[in-house]
Amino acid sequence: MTSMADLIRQLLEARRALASELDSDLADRGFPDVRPGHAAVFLGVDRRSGSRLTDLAEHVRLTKQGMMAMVDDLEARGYVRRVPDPNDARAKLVRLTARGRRAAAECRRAMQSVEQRTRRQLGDRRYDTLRETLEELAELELEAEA
Amino acid sequence: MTSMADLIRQLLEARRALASELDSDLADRGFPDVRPGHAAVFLGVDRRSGSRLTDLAEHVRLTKQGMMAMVDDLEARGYVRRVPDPNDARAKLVRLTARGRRAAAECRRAMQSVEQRTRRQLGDRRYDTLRETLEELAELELEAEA
DNA sequence: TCCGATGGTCAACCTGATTGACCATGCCCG
DNA sequence: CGGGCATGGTCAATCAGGTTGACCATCGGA
Repeated sequence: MTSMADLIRQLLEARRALASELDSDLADRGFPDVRPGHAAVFLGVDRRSGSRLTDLAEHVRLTKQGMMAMVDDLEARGYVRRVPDPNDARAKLVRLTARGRRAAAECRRAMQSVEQRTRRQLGDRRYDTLRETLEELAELELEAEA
Repeated sequence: MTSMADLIRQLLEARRALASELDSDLADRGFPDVRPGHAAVFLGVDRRSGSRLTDLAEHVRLTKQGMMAMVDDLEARGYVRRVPDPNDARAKLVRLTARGRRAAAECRRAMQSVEQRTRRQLGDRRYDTLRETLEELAELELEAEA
């Protein structure tokens, strides 16, 4: 009855559920246009000096083109801006705007809030086990690819 | 360090890892064009009389339009065909072709194989806990939506 | 017999990615 | 010093796997 297909679907559903929790939490905090995917960018950007696109992409395991799209989006919405990197004329630094800093802060809070709710629902032990298991799953299967 | 964003990403990665395992397993069994998503359809179709699109969609928690696309695809590849439902002129029944039955059988085997490998990697206890936890996660968060 | 519910379909769109091609700049090595 | 590969960013096209909305024919109960 419960097959691999279900497991795969469950993973998707769990992800969607958490993402949409995060999304609505963020909306409640006054940032309805910040999407769960953006969160990782906010968290990855160096607060002082800004971060390079490529580094950001690597950090969240995304292609640089994918990160480009995110940053384009965030820039259009006024959360970040790109400034030339003084140390490397090829590079640009992605920096948070004032608004971006506010959003990033709320984002961190929203994530903590969702995490806490999830921990409460599942219990600490199961929550930790889940994270551990998922990590192992992704790693081991990733090896299998190679 | 490990935040909600990571958990969400891990869910995605684990899903991708399993799906691609299934995919390559299926390819090895001679059905390279059967995608993991198709598996659920194969498993859902009633072997005797065929199944309605709507029922199939519901079964895998997909919109009927989404299922339509799957079935269109599978039909174009010769795995299923649509026949009119003798009991309801509105409805059509999705039935497996001979080729579809072969693919479905391999599909079941592939899923078992991936499941067994995963169980071995994780250990039975953690595997079962994972499934349980995911189910709970999806359910509880789903309630929160409403 | 009428009318709302149901089954299937078309079309448009979205998210979150991917690969491939490019170009400017950086930097090591001979 | 110069040549050439590596790196950072960008554009474009494409994909998977969905979504919502609008429609129409048929069904079936009041």
